[in-house]
Amino acid sequence: MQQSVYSSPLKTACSACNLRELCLPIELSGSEMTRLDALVTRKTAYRRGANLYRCGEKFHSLYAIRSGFFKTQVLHEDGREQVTGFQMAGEIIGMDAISSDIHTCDAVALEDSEVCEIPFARLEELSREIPALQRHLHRILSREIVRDQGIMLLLGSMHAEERLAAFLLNLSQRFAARGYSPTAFQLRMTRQEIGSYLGLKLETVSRTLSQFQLRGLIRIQNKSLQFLDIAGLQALIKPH
Amino acid sequence: MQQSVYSSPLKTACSACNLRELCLPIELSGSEMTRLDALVTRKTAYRRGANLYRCGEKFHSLYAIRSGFFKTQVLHEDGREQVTGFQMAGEIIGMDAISSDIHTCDAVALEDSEVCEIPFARLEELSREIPALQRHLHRILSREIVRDQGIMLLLGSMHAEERLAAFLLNLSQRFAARGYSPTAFQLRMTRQEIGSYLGLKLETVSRTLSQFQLRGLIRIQNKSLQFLDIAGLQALIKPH
DNA sequence: CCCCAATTTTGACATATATCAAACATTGTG
DNA sequence: CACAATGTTTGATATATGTCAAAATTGGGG
Repeated sequence: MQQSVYSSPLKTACSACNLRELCLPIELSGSEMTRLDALVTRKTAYRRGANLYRCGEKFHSLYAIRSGFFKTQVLHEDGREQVTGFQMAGEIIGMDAISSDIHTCDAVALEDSEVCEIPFARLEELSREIPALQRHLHRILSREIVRDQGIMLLLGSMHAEERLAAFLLNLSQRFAARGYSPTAFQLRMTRQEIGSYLGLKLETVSRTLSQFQLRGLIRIQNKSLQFLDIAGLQALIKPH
Repeated sequence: MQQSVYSSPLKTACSACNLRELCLPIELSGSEMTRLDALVTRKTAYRRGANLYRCGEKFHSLYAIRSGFFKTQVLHEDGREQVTGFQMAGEIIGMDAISSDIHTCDAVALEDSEVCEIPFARLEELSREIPALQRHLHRILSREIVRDQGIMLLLGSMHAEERLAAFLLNLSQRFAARGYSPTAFQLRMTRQEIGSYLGLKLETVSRTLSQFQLRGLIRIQNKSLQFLDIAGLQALIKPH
């Protein structure tokens, strides 16, 4: 488990960020953007395996992922892990900690990554003064609630095949939204992590992916994934 | 499916509400409380079976449950329902709709209930002026995220027995927090609704509850539930 | 560059939960 | 008050996924 964290002296400018549309500063005027820029204090890099934060730590900041890929997980006392999400560039992470001022999960980089730190107290201050920012913060918090309820639905009422199909299509969409190919990319997580996220054992994940390949829906070799029949995958999710 | 909704002319006063500690106005000064009072416009009653809101409707307000019991659910095209939560007095409902301005689920009264309507645009306004209110709103949104992640954990990694035990203990705690007996109460929902919420079939719910009774953990007759061995139930949740 | 540790795949078998079915209980309503 | 609709329990059986195990593959570090 790497811990190395190195800080970049470069000032992060939201106004110049190519993730601006996905992230926090959406719909702000020029001067409002400048004030947000002043608040996002650091851009920090994390090596693969490094923790962005840990369960139990004091909450200070939200983090906007600038580049890379994270997972969030809850570790049980006995070592079992439950992955609660995979986060990619442009997404905001750490919102679960607002309610208690303590982080309720671990966030771990799945590849070398960079994040912008957003001190939450100052974000609250600024969002009192900039209604568009306030509104956007509320939307982001609510979007997280909607996302979680989607996963509840998946875990509560879908079969292994449907869960995997939904998972792959979700990743595809998110890569597409970031300008990457939606039909071919590298999985950043292990079968075990996928399984934990989807409430399945790693063997079931592996078998189901093999099945998909056999049926000509995808091509998967280890972590490289290619979609061959998106419509076919979508059809799997429809109520059986 | 009842639809009858009758409005009470009585002004709801947050400052006089016995749920104040559980609900929105926590930690406000007297004058701040008065301004919140002015915002919570109506107190409305819903008969059992009535919808507080429906999936697809335009979002205007959050609702604070004054008395009674609700469920939230997503209806699939084919008629399958997935229950996403059970809400009781003092809890705030409707937060999933903030992100898109459209309600993403149905909220249905499971018994005759009363709610306070909180127009969200005005709540945003007021929370820009009252930091304590802003902070509390953020905590409530975040608490919902944490709650959902707890359910993800339950659905993703627990067996039927553990899910039921966790569910019953959660209800017990919430009744206790409202001054009701934590060891004996009426279930407001059907086995089918419990099953939907927990990702189980109603038969499994019924069988597992019968099991619990056989082992002397609870006494259950239809909807009346009595806890006989809370420690025993808690032991069931611990990682096996 | 090679080797060790971690990850993935696949098979055989076990088991928890779903499915189907029937009897029974409860509730609300005319 | 009775009856129809709805909800609950229980049994027999089916099935999806988990468990255990072994071999194959991959990738990072010395």
